[in-house]
Amino acid sequence: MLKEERQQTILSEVALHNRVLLTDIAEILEVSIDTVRRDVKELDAENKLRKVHGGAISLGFTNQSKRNTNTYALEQKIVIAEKASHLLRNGGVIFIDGGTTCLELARLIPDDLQLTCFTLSLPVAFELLNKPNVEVIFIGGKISKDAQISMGANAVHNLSEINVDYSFIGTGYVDVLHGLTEFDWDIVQVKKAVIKAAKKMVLLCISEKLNSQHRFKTCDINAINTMVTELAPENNLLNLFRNHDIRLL
Amino acid sequence: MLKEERQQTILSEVALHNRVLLTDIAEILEVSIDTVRRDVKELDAENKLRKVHGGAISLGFTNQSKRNTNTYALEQKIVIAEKASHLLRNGGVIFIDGGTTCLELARLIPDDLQLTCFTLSLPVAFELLNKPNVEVIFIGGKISKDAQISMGANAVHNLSEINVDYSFIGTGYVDVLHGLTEFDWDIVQVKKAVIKAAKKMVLLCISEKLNSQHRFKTCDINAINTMVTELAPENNLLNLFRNHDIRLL
DNA sequence: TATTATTTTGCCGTTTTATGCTTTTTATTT
DNA sequence: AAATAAAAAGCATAAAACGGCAAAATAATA
Repeated sequence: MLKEERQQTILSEVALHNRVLLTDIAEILEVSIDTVRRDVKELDAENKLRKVHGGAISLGFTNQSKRNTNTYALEQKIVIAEKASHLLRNGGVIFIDGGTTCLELARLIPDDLQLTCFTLSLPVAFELLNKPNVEVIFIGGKISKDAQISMGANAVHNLSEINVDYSFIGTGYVDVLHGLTEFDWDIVQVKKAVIKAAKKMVLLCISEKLNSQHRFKTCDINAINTMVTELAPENNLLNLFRNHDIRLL
Repeated sequence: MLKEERQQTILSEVALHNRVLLTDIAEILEVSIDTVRRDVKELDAENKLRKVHGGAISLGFTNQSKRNTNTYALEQKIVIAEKASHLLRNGGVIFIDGGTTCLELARLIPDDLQLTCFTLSLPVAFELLNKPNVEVIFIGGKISKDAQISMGANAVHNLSEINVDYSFIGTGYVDVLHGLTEFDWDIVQVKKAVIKAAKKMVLLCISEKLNSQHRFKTCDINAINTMVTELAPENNLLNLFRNHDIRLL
């Protein structure tokens, strides 16, 4: 049997069943496991499948980390995410909120960092799947079509059963006086649950949102332990936040 | 024998069997292996076939592998999804499993159909967000990097609290005798929970998977109410399933 | 027809590739 | 931490590819 034939067979097996054992393939093809291993290695190198310990899995839709190019103020958000990523510690248990800034944070998690991440956000969850050492736990619930996050009583309840070291969240509006506020009441309910579930809160927020407010309140400003903006921590725009025991990054 | 003739023979052999061994050809044509090798080299240069170590393969053979970059057997899966979509009723409460076939079903849900959909699969959830009249509820849990679905105790528990009319599921392997089987034990646990949560089960399965099995059992074949393949219901390949009170589509 | 030039073919030694086996290292599970 | 399974590395063998060479076949030409 030709090598090409073998590899073709392997590919169809993988495509058919999504995952295969090297030993099974070896048996089917009647070749040594080494040969199969080498074949799978090659196919992996050609990006035809993904080799895993003991077998291979289909790429499926895995390769769809297409960055949304039209993120508003992307540059600044990346700066924020970059700063925030320094708060991550190996072995940490964290929550990552939805929103484009948090999504950037998820993207910036180093491959070698071992984390347990909770999230409500489908895009964040997707992004986290690319991180080899991140355990992803999705908080289920009714999914909001626009925010693409779990919401509603179910999500709130599920959040009530977890407890994380750090929670990285975004907000619609923030203001020293009124704290974190949102346009949407349902969102606020979920965010409150997130806050309850976290030991420490990190707010990721572009400076443009500072000193703005809306009608529904998520929490007071001093519920926030660390605030990360794209500005330098000593920037005057942040003065108002300085006397609130908030760490500025 | 003329060179032209020889090469023609080689080509037809390749066309017929998709592949040839140089040694076989040499024997058939009663020429030295070197001659065959040179012939094949020429034909390869003319793009009439592809030379590989030890033989040659037809061009069509390799092109098939390109299709794998997307979804394996996509055509058939769309056919299946199309048939399955006729089972959907306005106002229905359903569950949609992960996997590419189920993903196609999610894609095919009409915009005007009002549904409540539970799912464990991130890609399916994403797809469903595009459907204006579908309420999406994601069953949370630890997300499997391979299958991109919720798994583990949490997912199982969350499933225990729901009840749907129809559950559309896929399977790794299916066989009349051994029922639905999987490669992965954890997957089986989740699928069992799915089955418990559904009044009726619809299995979406390309015919290629019929009469295959693996080591972990999800359920007996008669746990399935309806089976959808890309074949016509009266196809002989489905005969074995006929006396199991399964509706074939 | 005889001679020469060109192409084709087979042969041989060398190099490369493929494969299986054994041992060591690394991952995973208990 | 021990036991097990898998991957990697190295080695040996056999098959295949390659390049050069010369004989044979074919074509061209005098």
